[in-house]
Amino acid sequence: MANLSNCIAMMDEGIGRVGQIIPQMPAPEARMCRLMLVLGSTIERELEFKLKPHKLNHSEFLTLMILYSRPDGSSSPGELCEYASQGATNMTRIANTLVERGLITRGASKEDRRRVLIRIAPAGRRLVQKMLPPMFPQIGGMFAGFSDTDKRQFDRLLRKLAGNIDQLSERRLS
Amino acid sequence: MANLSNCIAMMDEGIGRVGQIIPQMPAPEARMCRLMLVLGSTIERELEFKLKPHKLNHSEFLTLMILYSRPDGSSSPGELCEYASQGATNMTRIANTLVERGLITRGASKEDRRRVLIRIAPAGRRLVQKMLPPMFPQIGGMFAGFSDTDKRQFDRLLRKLAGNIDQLSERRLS
DNA sequence: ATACTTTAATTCACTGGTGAAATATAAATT
DNA sequence: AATTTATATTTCACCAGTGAATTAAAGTAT
Repeated sequence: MANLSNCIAMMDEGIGRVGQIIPQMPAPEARMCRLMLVLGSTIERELEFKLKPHKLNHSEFLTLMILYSRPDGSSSPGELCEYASQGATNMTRIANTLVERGLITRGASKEDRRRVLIRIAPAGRRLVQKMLPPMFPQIGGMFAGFSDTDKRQFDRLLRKLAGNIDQLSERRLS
Repeated sequence: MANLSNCIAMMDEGIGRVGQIIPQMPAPEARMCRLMLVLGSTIERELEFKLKPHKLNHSEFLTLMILYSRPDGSSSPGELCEYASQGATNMTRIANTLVERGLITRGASKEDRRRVLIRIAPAGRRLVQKMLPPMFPQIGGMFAGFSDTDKRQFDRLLRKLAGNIDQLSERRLS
């Protein structure tokens, strides 16, 4: 697989040529959009690579982290779907595998018996606490050479982008 | 599915709480990292949504765009794998479907008969030219309210991030 | 020239994720 | 109270992507 920089160089050339054929294309925006896509999937691959030794995939890890970060360590499948951006179907399977491994528990809710109560198990907490620290160097390394201003700006612009995308998809639904 | 802003708000809370339990975590970097992941996959979903009416998925579209952007409109499966970040297995299937739809052609290379020459067909060019312009408003809308400086900064920081990630994964291999 | 190694593409079996339908419970309506 | 409607979860059938093995053609070494 080509490294990111080559891949991006080739993308720049490509967008350059397409922009010459179709001049009304917003080339700088298209470039940033592609950069987001390429970087996003690269970071995802990198993360999956770190998770593999623990036999977790991204969505299982994310689900576990959401539960871990909750004050009471619990949630419902529906809520987990929303925040892990997963379909209900997939969440069922994720919960199945995490229950099998003893990382979470799943039981019927008292108030609403349609609901299922998912809770992180002690083994789940231990696993999270064991696997997070070795990730910190990589996460730090990704932003090596970013000044404090760079970090503030980047965070700000990412959130601004998120706001715009929200508006676009809301408009699409209405 | 929750909208991006809610999803991000919940992520911020989560990282905040995890950061209190595990103080050595680089919280601001972790936040940016998660933002990249969430935004990347949201943009991907948005793109797939735009592609659906044309019965193309992201990797098929990307493959077609790479060919379209080439001066000679041609490439090899191996090269397409590199730049579309796909495994060879998957590229075979992508090429199969695009050939079936008459959007590309696939033939044996003269010089090296292990190689296969993939070339965009006239129907492929026409499709690209038809489907790109309707995407421009969305792409522009994503960066609404970005000043010229914002755009320059964002582009710069994304590329800096790409460089760092390249270094990290090269180090990992050596 | 012949055997060994490398490279390119494909096939096959499997995993991860998705949409539509099924099931079960709760809430609302008549 | 019975019926309809809405919500929550699961099951099933399918699509997309991956690793390992396979086939075929070059390149290299003896």
